[in-house]
Amino acid sequence: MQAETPTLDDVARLAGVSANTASRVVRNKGSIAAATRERVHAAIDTLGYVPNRAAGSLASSSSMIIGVILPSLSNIVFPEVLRGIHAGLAGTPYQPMIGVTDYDLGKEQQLISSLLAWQPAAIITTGFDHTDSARRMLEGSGIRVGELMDIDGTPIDIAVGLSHRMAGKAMARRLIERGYTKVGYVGHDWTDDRRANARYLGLCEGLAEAGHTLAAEERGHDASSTRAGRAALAKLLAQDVKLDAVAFSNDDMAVGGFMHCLAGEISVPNELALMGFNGLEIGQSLPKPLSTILSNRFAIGKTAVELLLQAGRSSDPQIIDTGFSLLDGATT
Amino acid sequence: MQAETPTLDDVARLAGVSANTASRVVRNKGSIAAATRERVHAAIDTLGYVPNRAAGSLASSSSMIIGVILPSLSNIVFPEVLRGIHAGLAGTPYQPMIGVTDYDLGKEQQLISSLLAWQPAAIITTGFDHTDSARRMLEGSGIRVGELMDIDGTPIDIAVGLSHRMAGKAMARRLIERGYTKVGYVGHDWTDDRRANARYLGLCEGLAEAGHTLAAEERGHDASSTRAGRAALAKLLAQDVKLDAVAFSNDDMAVGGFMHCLAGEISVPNELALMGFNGLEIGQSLPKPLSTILSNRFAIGKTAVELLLQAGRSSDPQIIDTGFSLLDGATT
DNA sequence: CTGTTAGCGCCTTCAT
DNA sequence: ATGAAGGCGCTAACAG
Repeated sequence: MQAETPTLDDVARLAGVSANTASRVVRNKGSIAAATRERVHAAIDTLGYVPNRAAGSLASSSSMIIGVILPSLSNIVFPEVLRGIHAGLAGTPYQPMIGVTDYDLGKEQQLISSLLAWQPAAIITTGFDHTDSARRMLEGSGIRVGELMDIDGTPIDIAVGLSHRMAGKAMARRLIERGYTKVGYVGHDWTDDRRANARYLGLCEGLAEAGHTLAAEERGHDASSTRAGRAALAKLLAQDVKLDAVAFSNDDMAVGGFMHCLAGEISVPNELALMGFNGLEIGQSLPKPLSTILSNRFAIGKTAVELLLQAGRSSDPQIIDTGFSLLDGATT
Repeated sequence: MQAETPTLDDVARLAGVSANTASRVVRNKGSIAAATRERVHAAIDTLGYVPNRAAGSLASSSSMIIGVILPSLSNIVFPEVLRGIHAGLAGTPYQPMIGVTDYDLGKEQQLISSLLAWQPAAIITTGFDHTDSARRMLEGSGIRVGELMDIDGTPIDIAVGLSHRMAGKAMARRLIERGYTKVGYVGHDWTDDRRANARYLGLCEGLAEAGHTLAAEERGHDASSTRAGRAALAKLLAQDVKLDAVAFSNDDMAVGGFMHCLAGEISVPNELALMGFNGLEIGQSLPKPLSTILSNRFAIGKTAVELLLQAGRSSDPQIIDTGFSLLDGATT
């Protein structure tokens, strides 16, 4: 169907140089006479040469692959991190290779192993929780490792994210400031989602600092979703504890809660204030924009990639706080 | 930090066989004595051997990579397709390598070129629109090619998706059935989104069959989003044409429209009926579930991968219709 | 059923 | 600034 794929030798021959020189031009490495460089580039163009990455990886024992391990794709947050990663990779020859763990550390370990088989330039994963074996593989690989989303822990190499405990605390402070004291909590199943748990703990801590405690809470057994949030708020209110505000584990849940209030004609925030976490677009498009905390997902992905590609692993771990900010909204 | 990564030779030596035999065991290829197989597996376990994919790819000029090219990650639809792809790949040694085009055919072409440099087992992309060069590369590569989302066209190898024209028609029929005759349209910028355009055309076609035409339309210049939908519906209604129903380019836009109605106290569907496309979770969690058409994104991804991995490219292209279904909802 | 022999296409090291 | 030689780890023939 198509002529033989041209190799570096073909390019070299056409340009009248050695394969080695052609390789140097392609990789932009070492010093090369301007004239030769041009001849090689011309040859590349006329032949339509594309380097064989497998050969390159084998010879250099390192590839232009960035291994990316995400806990989930159902939650819009991670595609947004992935967008950031893509943005950071734009214009570079690196390609992301993706795996999804479903919040399962065993799957993460397996993915790390398969990804390392490609000798990637870096591996990006989330959080600080890994199996011992996974941690050993990452440490021993010598490649750069990014642990995303969270910064409350000790990174293997670099961590990029925000303090979820602090974010939880900020939610509490905000509610207190606005005069709410009977605060309830609605969460999804966070047995495997440490960060939601951290926000919960921060929330409690923040309330405690003001001399309050959670008045009631309801935690579903499903993943976070609008539907789950709606159902869970209904359940929480059925507990018949007098509440003036509800903090949600995230925006998906909070939007669901808002829907419940709409359907049940509960006036927000007069009768009940709602607060989310993430700052998703959907929350800001509600008839009343959701009061929430903006996490910078895109920036997390982009920043991580940029740092990871900059240089080799340094002696001691590094933490990059991408922060968070309060979105005022109209639901508190 | 860690001992030399063990190679196939190490495994072979420990198992007392030749490297080739060890390779056969690893790849589960050719017939091997049960006893040898066990010995090799034992050696693999004790050494913690993981095959070097680059070497394998180079030697076999084909890799365990599936190139996946998506137009966008901002639209939840594509992460869901990706989820399907992952599901189809689960338990296989294949890994997806991802690229995002932002609906730019030039970027698609470039991505195809970089992905082919890895000699992937297959490439998955969307739609039938490609640059000539991109098409030639895909055809000439000889590898399997999946074109996803749409089936109204001629595939290079296989197409998996649904007829967006038919889906648009189904929207029209549904509205007509319910007695709506003054139908408006709200769309996002679909200069680069052929499928939204196809649904629009199908919608017009369906209305025409019943002797009607679009009463008014409003097309934004932004990508689809809840926010854009909200704004666009406001603009449409400001045109002051008497409407009894509005069809949206997709659910994101329709949810935004719903928000506008909530905020403006427009009763849905009494004063205005709303209809979306996609069947996203958020639409079904509204106080009134959105009337919409369910596209089977997950199935599209999963089916495509399964077919692509089954065998080599056959002589003539194949079309797989994953269909769509009406979600009744309460907004029509 | 298993072993032997050659590369795959590129990069690294060492010369020049 | 460029070239020559060797090998990365694996798999594809071919033998036997």
